[in-house]
Amino acid sequence: MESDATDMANATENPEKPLRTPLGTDEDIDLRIIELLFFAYRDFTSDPDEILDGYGFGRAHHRVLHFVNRMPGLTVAELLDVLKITKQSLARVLKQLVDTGYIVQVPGPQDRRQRELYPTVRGRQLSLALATPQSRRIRRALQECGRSERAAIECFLRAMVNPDRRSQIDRLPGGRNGAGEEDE
Amino acid sequence: MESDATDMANATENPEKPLRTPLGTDEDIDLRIIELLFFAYRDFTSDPDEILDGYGFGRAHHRVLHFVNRMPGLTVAELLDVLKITKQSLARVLKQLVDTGYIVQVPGPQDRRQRELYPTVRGRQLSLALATPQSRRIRRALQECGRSERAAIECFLRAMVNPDRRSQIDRLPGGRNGAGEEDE
DNA sequence: AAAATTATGTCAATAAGGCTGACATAATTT
DNA sequence: AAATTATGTCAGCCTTATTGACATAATTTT
Repeated sequence: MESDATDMANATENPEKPLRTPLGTDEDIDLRIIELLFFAYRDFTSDPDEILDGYGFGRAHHRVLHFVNRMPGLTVAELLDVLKITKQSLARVLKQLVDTGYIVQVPGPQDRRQRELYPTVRGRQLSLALATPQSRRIRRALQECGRSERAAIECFLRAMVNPDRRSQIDRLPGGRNGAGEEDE
Repeated sequence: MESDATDMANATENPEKPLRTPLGTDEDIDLRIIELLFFAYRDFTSDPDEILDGYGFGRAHHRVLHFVNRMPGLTVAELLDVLKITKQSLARVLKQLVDTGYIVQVPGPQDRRQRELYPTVRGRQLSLALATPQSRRIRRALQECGRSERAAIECFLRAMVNPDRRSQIDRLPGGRNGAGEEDE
């Protein structure tokens, strides 16, 4: 009988009083999708996490390896911009990947201060091994919901990204106007 | 002219050789959605992260607070199962939330070993404040892509979750067969 | 040519958030 | 009475991130 709306009003009475009504009963908040995103992303990342364990790597290594494979030749500064982390955070992870032969650094041809980052064959293979179970999970999910819904799902996920970052994503090969599939 | 397929075959020659072809050129992997999920989730979590900073809390606090608000009265063990973390990890975060008056612990009525977790008014308000910008981001994304696509997006995200966890999510208020919106 | 800026690397300290293992307590079940 | 269960706590460790400071080399500006 006593709703949490009532409880909230009574806050001054006893602020320690436990609220027994679940959040989402009175409010107009999209908790369903908030939670789906949380669980979906957690399980989505668990696939590569298991593989990485076997190499002594973590998620940070995965992200670096992924974008170096997707944008071969990108500089350290560009990678920092994509990942939005600090160079000190990147340093350790990148060093490990270079030392173990997954990534090579090549001095920039114009500006020799820059280090262009490329995957080695080893790095390409690991990147592929990490992406494969994730892609499989996505394929199954699309099958379950109808492959025709792909565009809607892409649109939604893209629209969830901060607007100023969207073009960056679209430029990756396979993105909407990305360089990569021209006929030479 | 020289593709990475060629390079890969030449691996024995020079394993350090940088691959200049982006991943996704030859492979049948859904890199587009993999990357969209990464960027979407990152920006999605950045909204509450900023608010949390002001309270001296982190993402761990957010998750605990969220599920206590969504499932008031859940026990510590149930919360651990939802979050899939260890009790030692939970302990510190939960203690802080209890000590600062966002969550209260109530001994279980049947089994007094259990601690039922409830939000206080303070905890409810913070939870709402954290969910609001996330919900706003989702609403905008749905508007951009057509609100009619909501079902497809929900279906996809749900299908990305490990099958054995899906029913758990559906049971939350607002889920597909969840208790919460009956007519009393 | 000298000075300023830029790209990168590195050292040191700090913090959040997770982990494992071990042990304690109280309450319940066997 | 003994075993199990739910929770809490201590201690130590790991990964990933942070900030600040400083070093080096290469480029750009003056």
